[in-house]
Amino acid sequence: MPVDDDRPDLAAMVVPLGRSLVAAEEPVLRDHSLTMWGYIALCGLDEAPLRTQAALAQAIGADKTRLIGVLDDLQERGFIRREPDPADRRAHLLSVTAKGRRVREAARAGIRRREEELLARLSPGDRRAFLRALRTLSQP
Amino acid sequence: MPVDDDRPDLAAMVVPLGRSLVAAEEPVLRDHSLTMWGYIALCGLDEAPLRTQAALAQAIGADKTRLIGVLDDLQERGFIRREPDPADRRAHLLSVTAKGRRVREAARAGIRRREEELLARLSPGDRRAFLRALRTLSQP
DNA sequence: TATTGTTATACTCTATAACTATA
DNA sequence: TATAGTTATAGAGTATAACAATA
Repeated sequence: MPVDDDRPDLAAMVVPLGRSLVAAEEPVLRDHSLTMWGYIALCGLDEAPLRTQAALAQAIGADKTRLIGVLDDLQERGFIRREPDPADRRAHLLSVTAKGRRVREAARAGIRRREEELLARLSPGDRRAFLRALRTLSQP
Repeated sequence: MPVDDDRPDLAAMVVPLGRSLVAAEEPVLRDHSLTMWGYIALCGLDEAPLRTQAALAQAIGADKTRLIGVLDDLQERGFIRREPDPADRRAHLLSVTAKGRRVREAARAGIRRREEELLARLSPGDRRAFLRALRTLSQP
């Protein structure tokens, strides 16, 4: 039962928090010459290679047309490979290079450091519960 | 110390959550013929009347030029009053009308019901901690 | 005919600059 | 001259439509 009714709407708290988190990431990404979408794409290629660009676009919540320039840039700089699928030459197999993995992890580490400063404002218990709740609520 | 390092970046969880919260609000607001910015403005006029439109814009994180059409609409529909300040006739004193308060509370109630569905996925303890943490982190 | 990637175009939202009226 | 509000314009980011290559 809601005991906590005297508070702003969730969106009124979550959206500004998201904005400030994005703002905190931006200088870190700039230090590694990554755009936000470039970093998100690298994170989306975290594990196994993806079979199509459209699959990546959907996975990271981007438009497939918007992704193209992002991938062009990542490829030019040697962060990803875009190989035509021998089985279906329309599709492009996407994978991260070692160099791409390095820059992604370096950026991620910097971002984590910034996040620590924020999370330090929470008690250890609230911090754990907050992260647990976030993971629950952010997946559809 | 971070025990929770195997997780997406905070922004990668918070921003999508914010988007889904906004998406959940939209049908409720439409039911009350409110735009998101209209609702946000009504919420910003929660308590005491504000002395200027620029003050409201800053309070809700909006551009003052963007607020004008929003306030025009709210005033036309009798949700707010915009009275020239007798002490400084450049400024407009802003306040909510009873009608505006009613529509805001009705919308708020609908939004809270939607939020309940989401928060129900959390344990009571995590829910309390999540809201406490959100309030801490969303204020600068 | 349908789908992948691509390009070109249009649209939405937001910010910047310029104007008026008061001070 | 400086400020509150307003208007008009320009910009960034995003989505839609149309196209070439392949299936």
